[in-house]
Amino acid sequence: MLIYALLGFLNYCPMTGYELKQFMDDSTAFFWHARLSQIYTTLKKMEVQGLVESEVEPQEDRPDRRVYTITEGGQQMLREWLETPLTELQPHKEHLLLKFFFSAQIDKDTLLTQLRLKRKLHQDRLAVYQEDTHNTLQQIAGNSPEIKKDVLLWEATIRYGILFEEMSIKWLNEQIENIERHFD
Amino acid sequence: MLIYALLGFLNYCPMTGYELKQFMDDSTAFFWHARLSQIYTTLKKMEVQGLVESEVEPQEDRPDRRVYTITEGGQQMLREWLETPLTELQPHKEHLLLKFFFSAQIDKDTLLTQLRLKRKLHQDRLAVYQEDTHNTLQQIAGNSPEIKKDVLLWEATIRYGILFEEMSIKWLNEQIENIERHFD
DNA sequence: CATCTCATGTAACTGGTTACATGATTCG
DNA sequence: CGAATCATGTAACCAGTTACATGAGATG
Repeated sequence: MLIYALLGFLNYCPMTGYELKQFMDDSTAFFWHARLSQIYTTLKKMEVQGLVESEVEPQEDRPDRRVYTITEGGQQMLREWLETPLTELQPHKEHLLLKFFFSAQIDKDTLLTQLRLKRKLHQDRLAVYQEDTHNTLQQIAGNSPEIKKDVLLWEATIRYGILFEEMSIKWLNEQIENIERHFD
Repeated sequence: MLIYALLGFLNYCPMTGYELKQFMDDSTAFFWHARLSQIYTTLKKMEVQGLVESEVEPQEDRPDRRVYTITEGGQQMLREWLETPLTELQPHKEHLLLKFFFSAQIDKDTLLTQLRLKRKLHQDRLAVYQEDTHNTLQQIAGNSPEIKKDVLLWEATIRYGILFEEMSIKWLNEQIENIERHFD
């Protein structure tokens, strides 16, 4: 799947692996992320498959940059993927739920501490979405009307992040009360 | 992480890999799942580490069963994990958000079709949580008062599932309207 | 007659993480 | 003076998926 993320970014403009990582961290990170090492190896494979092409830009006093450009084949593959609907829900893994599921013998206060700590993490994340991320997207977007649609979609992903964090906090509040009252 | 799930189940009673898979599918599947092949190989590794022990039960007309039992070392490891709080949010990957993020050039109706299809999937899943899963847990639980705490926690995980699906549907409804009105 | 259930496993592969290595420049 | 930034990559490893293999009995 990472190849689609990389194609998606390269479809805006040519970039290096390093820059792709930065764009990801600033935009899709909360629903799609990758390490630099994986980005570099994936780009290499994509070039072999003919989805991207690269050119080395020599630099003085800095390492040379390898700039990747999407090919027509890459654009076609991206488009096909974007147009193909998802027909199944993807499985999720939730660490906390797994722990929670097996915690019947755990001390009440230990459990409550864990839930409150997790709630704090979600509250902090929520704050980030409500401030930072919105600003970051605005900056990337500038005021260019030609990417009006892009901005609409980007903001929708942040909206998802906000709803997700609010939902998590709601569940944690419910369970904290639930445990406080009935876990004896 | 799978080892903790397996330890958690084996802490209730000794079981075969095949049975572990069934219990998972009937209970934790929506927040933790694994294939049989992974379960078998993981159990083998766990035995080498001394977390579980196995014995073969010969059977006639059926393949022999290899029954795994948790060891004291395994119980201790499980307990330590359960008592250690999570200090960071785990990263998520959301296919649909990734596609959505790059879909500015996609046809409006194609996009709407995808969102409506996804909404249907979440609605169906929500129905499962509200009926089936609840019943399944009740069956597993029986009426034994000694697992009252377990049942409380198990129901809390279903509650999470319900809130998650409701949140997903809410976001999809919002975005369907958003696209219908402003995506031109 | 085909498919499902019971029950085990191995092998090849893909996706992703961690650690290692290099080296100049800039910032606090 | 130490840490962060720019910029590339490789190698070893771990987690998880897919496909293969076996074979009897029950269910529809």
